[in-house]
Amino acid sequence: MEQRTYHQYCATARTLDVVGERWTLLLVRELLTGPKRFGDLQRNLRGLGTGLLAARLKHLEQQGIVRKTVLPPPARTAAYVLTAAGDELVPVVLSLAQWGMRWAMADPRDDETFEPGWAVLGLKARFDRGAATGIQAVCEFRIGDEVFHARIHDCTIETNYGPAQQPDFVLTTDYRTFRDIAASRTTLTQAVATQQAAIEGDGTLLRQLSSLFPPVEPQPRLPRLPR
Amino acid sequence: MEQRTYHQYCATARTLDVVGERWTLLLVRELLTGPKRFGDLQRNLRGLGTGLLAARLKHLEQQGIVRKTVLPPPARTAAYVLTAAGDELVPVVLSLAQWGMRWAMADPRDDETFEPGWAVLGLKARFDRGAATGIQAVCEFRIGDEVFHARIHDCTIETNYGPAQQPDFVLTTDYRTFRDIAASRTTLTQAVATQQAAIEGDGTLLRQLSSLFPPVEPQPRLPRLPR
DNA sequence: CGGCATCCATTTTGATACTG
DNA sequence: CAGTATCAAAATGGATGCCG
Repeated sequence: MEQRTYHQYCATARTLDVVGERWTLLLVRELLTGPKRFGDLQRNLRGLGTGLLAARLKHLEQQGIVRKTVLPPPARTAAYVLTAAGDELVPVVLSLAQWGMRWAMADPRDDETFEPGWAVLGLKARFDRGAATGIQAVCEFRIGDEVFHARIHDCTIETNYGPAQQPDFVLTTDYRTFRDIAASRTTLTQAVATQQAAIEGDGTLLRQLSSLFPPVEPQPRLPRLPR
Repeated sequence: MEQRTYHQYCATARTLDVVGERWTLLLVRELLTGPKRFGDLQRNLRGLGTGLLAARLKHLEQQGIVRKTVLPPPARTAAYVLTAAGDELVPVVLSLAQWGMRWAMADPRDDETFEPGWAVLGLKARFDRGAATGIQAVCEFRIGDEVFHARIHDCTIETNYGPAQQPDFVLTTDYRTFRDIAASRTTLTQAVATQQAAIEGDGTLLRQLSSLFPPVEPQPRLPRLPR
């Protein structure tokens, strides 16, 4: 069962040989926010069958991008984590997200699923390093029944699943509002004004956040409709 | 013929819906160095048949990423170019190349093809913005019978197919040597010393170039061989 | 040559049933 | 819940032929 490759001595092609197959980069995306169990992965990836998921995980393990571990107590179940090589795929996923934010996030469709973690990644893709010099903040996002946090430290941002220890800022909102904020379909300020979102903590940070995550101007990519 | 999508309202997934199919990002890679004709594309993409190539090009055209044009005289033949939306895929291709440089460029295999344009892209992926502040230079690369040039302007680099107007620096070498330089398997200095490469022009630039394109330390990704 | 349709063998995938 | 086994549908690759 020879694995299919492009047979090119090219860094781009070699990378695609490893992570270019269908679902693979989305699996990496899921693992960016921390360890996940088999079932968690499948739940967030509608259409990916158990067989293919198992095959992909095995492949990523063999390729040194994912490692299978046992979650710490009290969970104690098996889970998958990114290795160092996997972590370095962050720029790949973020650059895909950046392009998508600009060119492909026209209105959500009814047949599409949505997970708040994806929107957190979207925020991360919007993060403006330049505007963040000297700023230090820990934000917690409570979205429906899911919680994420972001740690802004000088010019970097780090996002993870779960609550923060000592958040400077807490945003509480619902799936739909957070989705729209992340996609620049509305602004945080606007959502707070209309009481679709609530914030606690450092009020001055609210203004700063708008500049740290500048809204993306979506561009029309298809001048004429395909007939 | 329903187009297959992930059905996720996620910037990463939406982008992969557009450019995630097999061959698609490699087609974009080919077009990054300028307009290409149907045959040129196929020549550089062994294994991609004419039918699939035509289908991919049509898809990219419909998606507003590629535009079909007529080359200026004297060529006058049809060719494909990236649109603005296509140009903005540069970070995607470069991030893939960056990861590959670090984790996947172990020695070339006999069954792999190689094109100097890919190595130029590799150099671009190695380019260190930080080290380039204030530097301005035009370099021409003559690799076998192909010519490329790079325009370094403050903190940016731009690479294109074809000769430069007034190069500050010209590197002449063969496919294999250029491949090895780009992949950090040797250095430009070393190649010049052993006469595998020749340089003309500003000699001080040679030293600077080494810092503009810091060698990538390839990391072993697979601790143990798959049994 | 550029571009595309057509036929066919092989892979990949999606979806579901099934097992520990 | 984690994963295997199975099978039908779709995508791919390779060859060929056609037409301007």
